[in-house]
Amino acid sequence: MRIATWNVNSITARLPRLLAWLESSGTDVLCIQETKCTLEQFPTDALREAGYESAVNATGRWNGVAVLSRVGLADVVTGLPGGPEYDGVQEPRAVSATCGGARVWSVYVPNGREVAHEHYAYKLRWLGALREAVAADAAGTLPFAVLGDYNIAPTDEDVWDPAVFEGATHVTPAERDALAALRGTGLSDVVPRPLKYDRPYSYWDYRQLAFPKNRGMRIDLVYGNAPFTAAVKDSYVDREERKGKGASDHAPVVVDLDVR
DNA sequence: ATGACTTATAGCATAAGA
Repeated sequence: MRIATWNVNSITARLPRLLAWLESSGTDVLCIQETKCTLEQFPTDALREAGYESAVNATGRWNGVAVLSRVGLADVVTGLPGGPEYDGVQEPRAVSATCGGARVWSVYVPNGREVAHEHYAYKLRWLGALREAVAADAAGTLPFAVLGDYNIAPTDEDVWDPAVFEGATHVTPAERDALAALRGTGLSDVVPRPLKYDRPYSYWDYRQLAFPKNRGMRIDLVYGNAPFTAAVKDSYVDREERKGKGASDHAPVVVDLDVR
């Protein structure tokens, strides 16, 4: 079974590339972030015609997540149970489902903006709620993984130049501690292999030729429990999808699982 | 070649991204 996670930066803008990539990659289950659409705008019909069921948590212009599956879609949970509010609302940043023998979460962790910003404190609270919400499944016997855009580079090796990120979000000890606490529930970082260069970056800024210069970050992560990681046959970043006109600024992270 | 940001919006500049 091929599972992937991809921040598409608007599913409306990305739909042609999304459909083409689903077909060319042979992905069975795709966790999507930043759909940037309402529930009504989500392309459920086009995806169904392509053979995928959709579980969607989307409310409008910002955020939005989904799980697509062509191997079954059951026990959908929309949102992060116990998750914090920002500006009085629970933003659409989580959706989970059981697909073909594995349970997956698609998460879009808050960005944080700046360390002094209220959004950063919200990010840490959100990660704390995520840890509590996944603990039982993380300790379970069913292959289970939390996939998505974590907006955190786990180590300095996961950014193209640590000096550039000094004092910035995505690399602070508190954010990395939150990741460690999440791993503490029984999850492990499934580190993909890069298809080029030495680091498996998954995000490159649109500006200043970041992609051709490989000035990237590894912030799209797959955290799997022991039954999940035991079934991993391969994992890679499909950087080809970052190329060309109409690309997202994130590339898909793909995991091949040996489950029936 | 991979190429100098992109997206959605009761818009025409702004907020957000990271």
